[in-house]
Amino acid sequence: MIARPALHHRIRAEIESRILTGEWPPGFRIPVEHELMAVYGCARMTVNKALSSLVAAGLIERRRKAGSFVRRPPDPTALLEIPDISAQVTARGAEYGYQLLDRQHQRDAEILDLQCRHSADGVAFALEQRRIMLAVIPTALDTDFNRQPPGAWLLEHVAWHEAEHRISAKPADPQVAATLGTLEGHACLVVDRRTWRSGELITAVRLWYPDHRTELVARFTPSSRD
Amino acid sequence: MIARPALHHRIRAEIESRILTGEWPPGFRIPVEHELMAVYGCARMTVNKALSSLVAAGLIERRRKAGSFVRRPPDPTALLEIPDISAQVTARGAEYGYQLLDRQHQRDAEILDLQCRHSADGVAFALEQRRIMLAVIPTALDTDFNRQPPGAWLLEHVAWHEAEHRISAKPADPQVAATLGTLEGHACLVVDRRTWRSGELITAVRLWYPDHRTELVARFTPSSRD
DNA sequence: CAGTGGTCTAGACCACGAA
DNA sequence: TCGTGGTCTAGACCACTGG
Repeated sequence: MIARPALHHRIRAEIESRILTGEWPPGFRIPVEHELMAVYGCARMTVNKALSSLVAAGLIERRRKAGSFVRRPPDPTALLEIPDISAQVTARGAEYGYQLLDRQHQRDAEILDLQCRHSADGVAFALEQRRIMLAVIPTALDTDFNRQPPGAWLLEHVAWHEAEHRISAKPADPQVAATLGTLEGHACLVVDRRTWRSGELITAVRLWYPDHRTELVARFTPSSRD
Repeated sequence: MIARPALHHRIRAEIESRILTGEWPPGFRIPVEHELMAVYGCARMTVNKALSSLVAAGLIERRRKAGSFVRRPPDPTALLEIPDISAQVTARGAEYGYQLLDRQHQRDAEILDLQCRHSADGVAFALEQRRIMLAVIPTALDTDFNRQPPGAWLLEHVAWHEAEHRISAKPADPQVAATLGTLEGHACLVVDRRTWRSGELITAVRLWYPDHRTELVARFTPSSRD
């Protein structure tokens, strides 16, 4: 026995269904709020809530006097989950291993540079080249990164932030190849991430994934969350 | 002179600011709706609208009787823009070129297989290995893909859909290397995309990007769209 | 000008779940 | 139990903009 879903959810679902099946194609003018009120026998606020959520999801656009219209699909946008490396490893049923390879403190520039090796069942899984701006996160200098990876530490010490990811494929250079135990030129998935808080750069990291089976998974979402 | 923003936008912005700056850390219980009504001197629906949008953005969670709480940052999720290939090329200021390399119609399985070459200023930019399920999109069989890339054609003929992307790095196999004019084993960025409509597989495509400068860019969004 | 959406009010009842 | 959020109503005024 399923509980009765909220009416505005039902209204939204029915309209969304008509859009996704193509019954209401891009450019189609959907009924005005007054008509939907009559159809569902409810108040205007209720249909408005349904339509507002469709706007937030990018499925329709609304113009005063003109009405509400099904949008042309915008450039496809996908939600890319970026799990912590230890989570990526354990998700494969392997045992996670971590090792700090190098630590350089550049006093002049207030920068901490780290190199770390992440492994799955003892096999190299990723090489992390990390830079932390000490002017923003001074406590990083007194943290023992032999014990915990900087990524996990930063996740706890810098809650909300902005970030940009750049994903590319690059051949392993000699140093990377040596560290990861692969051949020079080996195809690696490279993820560059820069993280800001309030517009100020906190940290930048480059992750090298040598395993061709490593995949980043993103799902397309016409109607993401809500 | 800026028009007065809606009150529920102002409420949301002020709360969001307190969360992003850390003034209200994860787990913090934010004022209940009644208190916010008093603070802003407005009706409950208005603060409710602001709080609802914060829920949709993933910044807070709400529990009956307990209250509303700042969420711990979930697994980082980034919005990945996936532009059409011709858009990727022209965005670099290069001239886009397209060529259909191969076309195989497997009558038994109702499948159309295509191989295409996308170029930027005449240089190979991507190899596309495309499979289209004719049972869902029969008109694809009568379409001349010598003139337009299947990706662009499908975008217009299959408006809204679900999709899953898998991004990895792979060495060019002999056939890919020959087509793209690179060396075998060359590190390529590989994007696999499967597309469904109403749960039915429409098309699957593998894109090989040989250029190490090719990057997919994703930006992290605590509060994505609204 | 008038149709439409954007916003807001001042209530209401109900469901959930922590105490 | 009862505080809290979830939902909904039946109005209202205003801003924008297409005809």
